[in-house]
Amino acid sequence: MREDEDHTNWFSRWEEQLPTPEELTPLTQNLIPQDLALAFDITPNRSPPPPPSSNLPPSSSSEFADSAGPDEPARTLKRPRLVWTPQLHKRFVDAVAHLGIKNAVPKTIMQLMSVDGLTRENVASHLQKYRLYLKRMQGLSAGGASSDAAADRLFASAPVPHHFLHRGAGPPSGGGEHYLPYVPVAAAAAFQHHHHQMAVAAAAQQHQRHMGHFGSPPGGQFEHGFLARGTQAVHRMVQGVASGPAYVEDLESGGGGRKVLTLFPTGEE
DNA sequence: CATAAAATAT
DNA sequence: CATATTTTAT
Repeated sequence: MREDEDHTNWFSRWEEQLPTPEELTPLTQNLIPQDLALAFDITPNRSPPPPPSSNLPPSSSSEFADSAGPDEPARTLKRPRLVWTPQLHKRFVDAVAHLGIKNAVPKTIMQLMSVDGLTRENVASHLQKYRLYLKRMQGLSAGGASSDAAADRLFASAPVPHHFLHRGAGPPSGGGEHYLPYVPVAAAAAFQHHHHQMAVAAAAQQHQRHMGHFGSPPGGQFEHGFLARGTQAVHRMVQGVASGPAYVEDLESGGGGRKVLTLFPTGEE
C-alpha cells in the first residue's frame, strides 16, 4: 500500500508549486466548462489551432525568436501531459462501447468523446493500454487468479463492457453491428476503497504548473474537473474537503441508461 | 530505485 | 491504425 501516498503527497507540494507569480499567466481561460457548454448547446470553440501546419504568418516569418520563456502564452503550447481521470476514462469506455470494436479506432473515439484538448494521440495511447488491460484480464480470469491487481486501478474504476472481455470483438455475421445496450446503470460503486478521486484535483494539479488562478470558486460546487487541459476547474481544495464528494458522476446515468454523447457537427475533420 | 502512465517513434 | 519503445511522473 504505498500508493496511498498520493493523497498526502500532492497536498504537501500543493502550495509549493502553485503560487508562483510567474506561473500566474493570464492565458485564455475557459470560463465555460465544455460539459456546461454542451448542455447549453453552444459550441465551445476555444482554441482551434492545435499544431498541424496551420500557422500562417501573415508576412514576415521572422520575429518568432523563442526565448525559451517558461511562461509561454497559449501559442506554441506544449501539452504538459494528459491525466486520465476516472471520469475521462469512463467517457472513453462509453465511447468505445457504443462504437463497437470495429469502429473503435482512435479517431472515432476521440470524435465521439468530444473533449476539447484531447488529441488522437492521447486516445490511441490510452486505447493501447486499455486493450492490454482487457487482454490481461482475460488471461487472468481463465487462470482463476485475482481479478484485479493493484495496478490498472484507473481501468478498474470503469465498468468494462462485457463484449470486450469475452473475445467476440467482432462477430462478422450478417453485418448488423449495433450493440448499443451497454451497461445499464453502472452503479458507480466501482470505487473500492480509498484515495482515487483526487484525480480531479490531480488534473488541476498538473495545471497549476502552467496556470495559477486559484481561489475562484465559480459560485458552484465541485464540477467535473476533467479535461486535463483547457478547463481548469480549480477550486480551493481545503483540508476539510474529505467530507464531501470530491468528484461527481459525469453526465450520464440518465433515464433508461440511454446516454447520448453529444455529437455536434462542429465540422471537425 | 522501481513501476505505471503517457508520449513518442516505428 | 497498431505496436513498440522511450520518456516522465509517482
